[in-house]
Amino acid sequence: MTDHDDVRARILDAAEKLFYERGIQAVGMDRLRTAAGVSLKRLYATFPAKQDLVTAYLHRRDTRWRADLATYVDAHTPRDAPAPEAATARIRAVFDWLAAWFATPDYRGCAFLNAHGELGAVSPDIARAARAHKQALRSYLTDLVRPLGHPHPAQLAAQLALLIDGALTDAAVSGDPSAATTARTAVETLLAAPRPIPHP
Amino acid sequence: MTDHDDVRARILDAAEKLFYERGIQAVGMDRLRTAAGVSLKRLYATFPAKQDLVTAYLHRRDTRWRADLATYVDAHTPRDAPAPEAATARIRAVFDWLAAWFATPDYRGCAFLNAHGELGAVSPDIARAARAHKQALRSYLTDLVRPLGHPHPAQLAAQLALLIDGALTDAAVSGDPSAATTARTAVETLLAAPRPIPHP
DNA sequence: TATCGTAGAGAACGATCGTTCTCCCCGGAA
DNA sequence: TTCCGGGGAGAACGATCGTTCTCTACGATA
Repeated sequence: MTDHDDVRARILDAAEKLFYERGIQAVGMDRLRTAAGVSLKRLYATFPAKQDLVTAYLHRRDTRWRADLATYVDAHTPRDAPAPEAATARIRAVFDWLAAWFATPDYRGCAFLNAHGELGAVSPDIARAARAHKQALRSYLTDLVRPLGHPHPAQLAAQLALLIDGALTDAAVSGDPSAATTARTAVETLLAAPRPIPHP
Repeated sequence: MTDHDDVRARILDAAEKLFYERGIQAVGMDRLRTAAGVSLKRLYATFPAKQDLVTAYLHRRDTRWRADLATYVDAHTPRDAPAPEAATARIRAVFDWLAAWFATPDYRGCAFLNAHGELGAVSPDIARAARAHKQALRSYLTDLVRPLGHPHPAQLAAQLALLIDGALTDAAVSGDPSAATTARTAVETLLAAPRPIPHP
């Protein structure tokens, strides 16, 4: 039971590392088995097919990614500030977190956008996982934006989502982490402009 | 004009259609041969390896995509307007063009981002092609922005590039073409702001 | 007409993939 | 000790891939 869970975690760790850094189709089950240090029989007993492993990989990465983001944002929320300014700080924290991620040496873009670009047209499961991840991010952003008192929080959140996805892909393609600060500068303008919430 | 050029164009047409709508690794040389109506011998005489066909596909799509965009933008440039207003209209035209593209039934995202997500980690040629395409788009945007008299045209162009890439991917993943209008709304805000606001 | 070069159709080849099967070892129950 | 069952290592299998090769048909030329 603990044994089974430990094996499952080791497999998922190897899958996440390899799928993310090389792509899904580029890594075979044998390489995966070697990286996880598990026999093929155990591998297929845990995940009956590669597709199951791929969806499990995407699912775990989705929950962990969003939990990490929320943790960082919560840790960078000022405790003694009015709601709108706290919200602004939380939104800024999102892009600070992205900037730190982009500077990671093994950053290779958004796992869900990569998986969608690679197999979204062929595998409905992968397309659905990517859509769900982006939808969850967008609803989180809407929650972040709401305390601002903006007239159209969903609209502003959608704009933030565009900047985030643009920064994710630009940083991956160009290899330049500055996409995060570019996005952050644009966010400052968006937050300051339509319905001005004064900020020092 | 010659037979050879006609065959080459037919192969590239089939490759562009299939690679774009299914992904690169998902379409084999045999399916490609059938779609192009060409013998395998001719196919390999024209493109000695699949990799050559992939890079040729990306190269032709890059030039054609940017030419189509520039044509649309030029066609929607007011003739009797001062330079800054004309530049604003041209920037808006970019997003109108995107909106029309996203509404196409067979829209499947940016071919270069898809190719990069699929094979960018494994094939330096594909990674280079995607980087070159995005760089060319960014320098085009910089040219569009310059007549505005903005203090940092490259910075503003980078922000536009983020919104464009975000809209490209969001429209592809969600299947909702409204990403273009969301991006356009954000662009209006960015253009209306007096200048970018830096924050420590 | 006879010959030659070329191109089409598709079989063949080797590599690799996902998946299954075989063989062997070893620890615990009798 | 003997037997048994389960797990590990990896060979085997069938499918598919990119690429090459064979065989045949045909049109131009002498």
